[in-house]
Order: sequence, then C-alpha cells, then structure tokens
Amino acid sequence: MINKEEFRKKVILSAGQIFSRYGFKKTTMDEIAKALKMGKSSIYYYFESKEDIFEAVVLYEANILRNELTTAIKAVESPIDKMRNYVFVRMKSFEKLSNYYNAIFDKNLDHFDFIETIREKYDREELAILRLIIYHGARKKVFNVVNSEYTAMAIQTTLKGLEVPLFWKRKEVNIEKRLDAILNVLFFGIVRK
Amino acid sequence: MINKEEFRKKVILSAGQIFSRYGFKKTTMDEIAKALKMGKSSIYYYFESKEDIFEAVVLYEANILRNELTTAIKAVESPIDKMRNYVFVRMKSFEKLSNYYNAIFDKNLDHFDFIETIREKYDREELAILRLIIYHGARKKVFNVVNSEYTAMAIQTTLKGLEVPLFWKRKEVNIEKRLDAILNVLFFGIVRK
DNA sequence: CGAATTATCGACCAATTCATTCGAAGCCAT
DNA sequence: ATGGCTTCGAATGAATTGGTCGATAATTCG
Repeated sequence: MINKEEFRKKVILSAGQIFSRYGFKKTTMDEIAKALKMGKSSIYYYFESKEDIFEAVVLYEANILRNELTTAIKAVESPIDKMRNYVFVRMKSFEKLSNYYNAIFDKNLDHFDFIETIREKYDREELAILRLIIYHGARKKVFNVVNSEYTAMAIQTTLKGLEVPLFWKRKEVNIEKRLDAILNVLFFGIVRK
Repeated sequence: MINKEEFRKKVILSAGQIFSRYGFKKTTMDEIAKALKMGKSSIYYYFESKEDIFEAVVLYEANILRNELTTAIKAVESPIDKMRNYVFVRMKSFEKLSNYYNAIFDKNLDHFDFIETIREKYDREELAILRLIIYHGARKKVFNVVNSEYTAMAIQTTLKGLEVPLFWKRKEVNIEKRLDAILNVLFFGIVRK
C-alpha cells in the first residue's frame, strides 16, 4: 500500500460493512482479512485490535452523519416539519429499524421506551444506537433545548445496557473521556488524531 | 406447550428469523433458546441438533415459497413478462440481494456467474440459494424447458461451494436423497413426514 | 393421592473457534 | 547485501459453542 492512512481508510470502509451487518461480536478478523484479501496478521500492523478497528469505523461513520445532519439543520426554515421529514428519510434508509423509527413518530413513544425496544431487538447493531444519538442530538439542536447533562446520561444508559463489548466499556479506559470524544465528533466535528 | 408439533413450528418461525439474518454458522443455540425464552437444553427435546432445526426451517420456507410461486405461475398469461415481473417483485423483498437480481435481469448475466457472485458475497445466506433455486425452477417451468438433470446439477454445484455445514453436506447421508427431498418440496409440494 | 410419563433446566464437557503474537521472510531503495 | 518497511503462516491460550446428562418440575392417569 502507498500510504498508511489510506490503508486504514480502506480497512474502515471494508470492515464497516461487515460490522454493520453482523455486529461486533459476530464479525471475525478472518472475515475482515478475507474481504481485504490480506493475511489476518497483516491487519495488526495498522490496527491494535479488533476493537481498535471498530472504534475507527464508528468514529468515521459518526463524522459523516454529523456532516449530513449539520447541513440539513442549516437548511431548516420550519424546524419541526423539515427536521421531522429529514430524519424520517434518513432513518428509512436504515431499513431494519425503520419500523421502530416509524413507531416513535406515529405513536409518540417515549425516548427511553424506544431505546429499550431497540436494545431488545437489535442489540448487535451498534450503529443504530449511533443514529439514535444523532437523532437525539439533532432534536435538541432544532428545539434549542441544550442540556448536555441529559444527553450524556441518555447515551451512557444506552451503552451500559448493550451486551456487546464496545470499546467504551473497557474497564481500564475512562468512560467519560470516550463519551466526550464521541460527542465532540457528533456535535462539534472535532476528530481526534 | 400443548402440542409437540405446535412447539416445533414455534421454533421454526423463531429460529428461521435468526438463521435468515445471520446464517447457519453465526447463529448459536443460545440465541435460539433466548429468543424462545427457554433453556437451551430443552430445545433438544424437540430437535436432534442445530442442523435438524435448520433443515426444518429450510423445508418450511421452501414449502411456502413453492405455494406462492405455483399460484403465480398458474395466473400467468403472457409467461415471460408476467413471470419476470413476479419474480422481480419477490426478489425485491429480499432487500440485500435485490441489486444482484437486478443485475441478472438488466445485464443478462449467466446463471452461473450469478451464483458465483452470490456465493462470494452472501455465502452465509442459505435462503438466498433457496430462492435462486426456486427462480431457476420457475424459469424452467415458464419457458417449458424441463431438464431436471441440469437443474439438479446446478443446485448440487451451488451447494458444494458453500462453506456452511449444511445438513446435506453431511458425509453419512445420501446427498441424492436429500436433494430429492428438497426438489420434491419445491416443485411437487411433497413434504416428508 | 401417588406413580408414571412428559417437559424443562443448570451444570458440565470436549471440540472448535477466535483474537492476538511472533519470528521469518518478501520487497525495495540505497 | 544491508536495513527498513510490509506481509504472512504457524502457534497459542482463552473463550465460545453444540451437545449431554442427571436432577427436578409439571402433568397425566389409574
């Protein structure tokens, strides 16, 4: 490969597909390697661990979504309707969950009920949570209800419930710091080097 | 449970969802048990093995699809267009594969190229193969080109390539017999007891 | 009731799978 | 051919997984 950074991106794109399809646990390093047409051990030259790859994927995805949402929010005139519309379309593209997103709009479900439902049915689709967080954040932005304390708590609660060994559940890392990293990417576009 | 047969069906429906999502290998008995809210070992009271469940699921699914197709075929007046249309719609509903089904119609791909593509991308989605078989069979029926030798060979070739330990790959069973069972269900509606 | 049959479960096992390591080796420019 | 960068196959130790077994509920039936 020409460039280390370029190769990492290649991995992120490739592994991202597999992760979003099978989730963290069910995705194996062998699969990732095979998709890249590479020896499994070679990947460890660019990434520390499977969780490291996953973290990179999530942050990458988060950044893209944030950009899209930011643009959309800027273009909003009649906040509620436009936003509702936009998020609706975005969610639809995430086929597997559209039913639930429909539900929350149609039946005016409580946010936490909603999270609970998702957790029960899709606790392997971490990216769903990500989108949920974004939705949550976007809503806050649009309605101008900024309460990062509440947001952080909601996210933390959600993550705690997941069985998947997400990187931010590692005992040795500071959960607060990780959360900050994510929130920075999501809402302020700051990406760590 | 009231009835042994009824419980088996419950398992088939529940496990079927998981199988079709994650494929045979990635689906664990623990998951199936959890979905049924039962102890894992209890399932073995009704089924011999994981493969046994899978076999039941596949045959069940095959039977439903066969019925649908049979009805559709009966209603065909202008065989080519109607059939094309019907299969098209059916395939669309199988979202993940629709691109490939589109491809085969639009670009007139060879049948075997198509199988190859599927195998490469989705060799864990055995039900995709099933649908392919049905499509294959339906095509034969509509175009009145009946050549069961060819059909059987195509299927066998396809199955051989799969890495998944499908029940029909077991050494101790007669592959021919298993194929016959499947074909009987698919094209003649005969279900084994 | 009580015995026999049916159904469920937790604990356990052997085999496999998996993430990760490591040393060797390929490749390429000097 | 030396040295740095990159790739890989084989090995490993820990975790997972399909399946077993004996105990124990639950249900049926005399």
